[in-house]
Amino acid sequence: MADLRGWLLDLYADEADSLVLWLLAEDGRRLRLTQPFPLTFYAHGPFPRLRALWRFLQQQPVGIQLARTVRQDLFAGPLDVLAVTVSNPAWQPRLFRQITRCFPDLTYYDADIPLGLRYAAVFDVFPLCYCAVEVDDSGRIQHITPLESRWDVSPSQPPLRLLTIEPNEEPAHREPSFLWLDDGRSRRQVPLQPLPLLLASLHATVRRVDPDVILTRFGDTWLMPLLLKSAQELGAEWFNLNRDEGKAVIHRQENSYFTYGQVVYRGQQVHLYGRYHIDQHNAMMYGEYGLHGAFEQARVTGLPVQEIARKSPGSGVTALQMQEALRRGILVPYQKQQAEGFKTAAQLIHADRGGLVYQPTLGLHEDVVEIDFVSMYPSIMVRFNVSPETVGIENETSEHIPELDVPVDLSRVGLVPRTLRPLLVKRIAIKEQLAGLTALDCRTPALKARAAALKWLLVVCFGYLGYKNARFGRIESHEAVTAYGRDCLLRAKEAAEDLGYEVLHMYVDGLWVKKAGVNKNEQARPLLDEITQRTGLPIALEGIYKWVAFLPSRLDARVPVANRYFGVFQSGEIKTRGIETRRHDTPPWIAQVQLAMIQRLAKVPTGRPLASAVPDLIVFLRQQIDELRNGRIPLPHLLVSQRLSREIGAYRVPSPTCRAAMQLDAVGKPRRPGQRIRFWFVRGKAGVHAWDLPVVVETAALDTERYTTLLLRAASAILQPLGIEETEVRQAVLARAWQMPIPMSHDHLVTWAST
DNA sequence: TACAGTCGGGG
DNA sequence: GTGTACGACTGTA
Repeated sequence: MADLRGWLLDLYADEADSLVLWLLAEDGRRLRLTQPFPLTFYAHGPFPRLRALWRFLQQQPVGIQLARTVRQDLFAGPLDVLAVTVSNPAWQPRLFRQITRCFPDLTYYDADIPLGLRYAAVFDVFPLCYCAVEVDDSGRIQHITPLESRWDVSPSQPPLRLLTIEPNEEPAHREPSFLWLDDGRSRRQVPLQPLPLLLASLHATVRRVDPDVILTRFGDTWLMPLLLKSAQELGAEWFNLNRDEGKAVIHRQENSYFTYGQVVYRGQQVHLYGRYHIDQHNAMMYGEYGLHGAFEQARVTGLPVQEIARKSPGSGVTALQMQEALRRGILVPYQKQQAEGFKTAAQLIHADRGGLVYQPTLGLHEDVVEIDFVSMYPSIMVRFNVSPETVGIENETSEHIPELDVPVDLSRVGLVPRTLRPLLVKRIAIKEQLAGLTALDCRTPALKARAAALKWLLVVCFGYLGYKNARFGRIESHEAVTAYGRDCLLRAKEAAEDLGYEVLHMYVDGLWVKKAGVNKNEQARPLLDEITQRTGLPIALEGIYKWVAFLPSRLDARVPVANRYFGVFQSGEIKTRGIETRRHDTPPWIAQVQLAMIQRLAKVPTGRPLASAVPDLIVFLRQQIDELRNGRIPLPHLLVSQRLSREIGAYRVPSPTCRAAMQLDAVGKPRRPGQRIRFWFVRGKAGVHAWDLPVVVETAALDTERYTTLLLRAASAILQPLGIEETEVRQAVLARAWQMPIPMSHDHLVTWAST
């Protein structure tokens, strides 16, 4: 017998040992422990069919216990169900597949719950949780007790060992020749060839370092498959990157799937046992919050680190709801795995016309106050108890939703608010900690990452509420949230107007308002307090703009566009929406020039007209175009990156992306729908040159005309609020003052052109 | 001119 | 296996 303390690293089902847990013990040992962990799922249906299932299960060779019982369905209340308890969780998936084949007509519950969630629901122990464990001499867990909660704001830090592996080239682009290996103490190169040596070297390094995390670039899509294939071909059975050497790695195939109006590509994946492999390039949200964010999401959701790192936060929300249901004894309906919704609140707002969108007052405005409701939709769900099972329930506690005349039951806290409240509370607590730290504090990056990770869980939860296929989704609850949202925004507008503000714009959860004399942060305080008082929702000051410009539609200059603007806060921070800098398909050069133009405008001293910067901007644009024509813009800065939305054969119009993908196809580098294709615009018939082609593009071949047009278009978005039209920008930049007069209708330009 | 194809969003 | 918003805008024919 031994009493241990340490952090839970990994947990999975095992044919021989039922449940395997890896513990990072306080003394630094990594221990493989085991535990019996029987699990139960349920079937519901006509009695004769349940009896048939009972007989079928009695004949199975594996250890199964059967019982008739009553369980709660979230909507239908108590249900008569057959409880099927499997003594080893490793048998459950195969057994369940068999059952659904033979009894497709029955309804199943708790049948596809990730093991870690069940474990968290039973023991309150989650990935990276610090816990106390009592084990017998054969490593079997007798007791396990958490020493911290998943809602702790400052969790203990497991001393994880990290090994970073990355190739010297991007494999889809150029054949790499060596790997960079970094164990935190030294960084060294390992040649890729010869392969037997590479296998031996990596195997030895992983044995020696014994990392808890192998962090790679292109590990999923290139390195691991390459290693596995080589090991197989060379008969190198000793090669194993798992900590649990009795296991083969999990290799999942690539796929493209359609979700919410776009194709998403998910590269193949390689997961390890006993340690984590995370490929930064195949981790959907990794760029948003990194390793600390992935750890935070694993902690609160209970999903394995390797899963949550690669998935969208949508799966995390589902996990949170499942765990909440498990803890409360509510049945979790079985369904085939969903494509994860990568649909943020704003997407849905657009899609469903749910959010309130105003037309902004066009043009340039000074001293504009922007205020935003904090996590508006989650806050509404918690504040007004919006949940699929509470909406539409009339009783003496019910409150009616504005506009909809639909009641909401307030007699019990709904599943969704119960799930969300601790997330909101934890995020606010982390943000409060952050507020007390400087940007240079060593704790700041991790806290920021964790706040962002929680924010993302909150953002996507709204989508899941109304998603018709979500387990606990219901469209009525979704409509309820947007109705409350519109109501709150209108109340905010009234509050602002009552306090003497002019409302310039409103967008879903934000307001842009202005009042003479209000240009300091603390002056907005009464407005914030008034709005919170009238709506019951927290609202925060985003900032006060020195100036902000709301842009019109490019197709009709009289029509405002809800989300096309740029501005500069008093802090000097720039905010842009809807313009080229924000688009992922804008070549970096154009995005940088556009941003540089805003930066130059931001430097115009208060009191001087912004238009005074125009001559400088025109000179700047001329210089940039000269650089382009002289081939001095670095080639990567001119790359366009667009997502391939379908197979190339399915295109009816050969878009530039399609043509670039065809070029790659022709050289044996096919690309899948959902993958990004990078290319240059070049002169000639094809018009494009794919970045991943073996032939490097000639600078002379670049379509400078096209890049010039794109640049001037981006520039004119910035100059438009200063009263300069695109044709005028074009003439001013391309025509040389000493060659021809510049026909300008604006005084400042005429003055400048004549000098 | 018609319409096909791509993007954003959230902070 | 997963299921197709919507408006703004650009590019092709």
